[in-house]
Amino acid sequence: MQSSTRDRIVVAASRLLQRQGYVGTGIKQIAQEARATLGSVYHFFPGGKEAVAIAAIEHGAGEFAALLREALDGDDDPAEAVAACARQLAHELRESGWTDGCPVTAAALETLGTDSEIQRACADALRDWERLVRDKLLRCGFPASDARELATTVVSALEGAEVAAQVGRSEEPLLVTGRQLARLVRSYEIQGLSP
Amino acid sequence: MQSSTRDRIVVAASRLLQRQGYVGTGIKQIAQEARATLGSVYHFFPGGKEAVAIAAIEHGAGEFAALLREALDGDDDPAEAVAACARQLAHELRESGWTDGCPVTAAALETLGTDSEIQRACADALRDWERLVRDKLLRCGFPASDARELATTVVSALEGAEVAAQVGRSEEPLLVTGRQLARLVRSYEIQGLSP
DNA sequence: CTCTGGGTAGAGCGTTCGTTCTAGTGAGAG
DNA sequence: CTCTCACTAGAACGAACGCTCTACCCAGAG
Repeated sequence: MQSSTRDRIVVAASRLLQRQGYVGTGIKQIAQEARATLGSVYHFFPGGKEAVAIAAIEHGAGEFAALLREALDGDDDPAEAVAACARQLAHELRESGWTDGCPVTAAALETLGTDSEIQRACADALRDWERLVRDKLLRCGFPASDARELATTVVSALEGAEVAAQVGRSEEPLLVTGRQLARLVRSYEIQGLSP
Repeated sequence: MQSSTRDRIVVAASRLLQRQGYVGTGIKQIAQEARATLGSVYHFFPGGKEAVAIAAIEHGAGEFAALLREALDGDDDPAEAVAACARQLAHELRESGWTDGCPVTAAALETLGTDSEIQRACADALRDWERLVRDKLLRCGFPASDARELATTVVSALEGAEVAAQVGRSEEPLLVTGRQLARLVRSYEIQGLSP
């Protein structure tokens, strides 16, 4: 299973970006981590650092979406599924030593003032994750407007709880937020809607 | 109303940090924005960039806490108070052109890997904000454990929703999350607890 | 007046940044 | 064999980084 140079660059960049942000990560560092040379990086990404970052963010966003999808599909009950997302995030965060958080937040916040393509990629990622949660809720019989509002809240809260967990080096914010989100989801169910 | 050089440095650094993060902000840029010189900066902060950043983060965290306190005290109903926090954050975010978000998140995420004092300052800020919300809930008669879990969730969700609002350049994530958090808080009240 | 010291001012240090550039490698086409 | 071209390799450039350093200003003490 040999990986292509381009793939190694994207994966390494993705990891470094989520740990140190956009400005904090150097092109040379990415090349070194990916066991590639500067020439290779600029060969595959003529757009330079920004192009590498965009590809890396899209890769990280896809990984995050896969994690989300798997956790959501793992439980029929939507409330339990949301809590499972939080637990899974907490588990991976702890395993990485609290370093590998959301692959988008760090890079997004640094490039807000600029009109970079990076923030577009980040906005797309957030929209995508929200859609995953919304569709799960729709499949469970939630009305469209409730599903949309809940999905926005769930993604925002998980995002924020992950940051809190990283800063505090503790799983607690994620686990607590997962429990409360499950409760919030159930507060719609008890009003009766689905079989 | 002349401000001292030291104060101008802290205020300028705080603003720049929340917009561009720690690595993205240069000492010389801080000095220029504060109408001070490099010599003055190193005179007041012999600890260099990190010392300036810590003072700036503590300043920003205090400002954020004041906003939170005011919004929480503005309404007796805890659910409405939480929603008011979200509305106030949304309002200030829009006014700043989506740039002036949480004064802690950006700097915190960049320095997670390091053992910098910066992340301690960020952790302190988060704890402080959580305490504000928890005390409000306690004053409203919530049991201690419920108040603690709700406070963690509220702060995390607001934090995440603010990032989502910045990235999407829209107030919606904050307003929606505020509404849902209010619903969550009310879901405790209807089980009956306080007068 | 001189002297002192908190504060201002900015040139310059070594380093690292993102990027460009030229040279070289090696598998496949003719 | 030669030729081609996707790819590798890394030296070198100007700019910006955090920081140090010396020189200077000027109000108040003696």
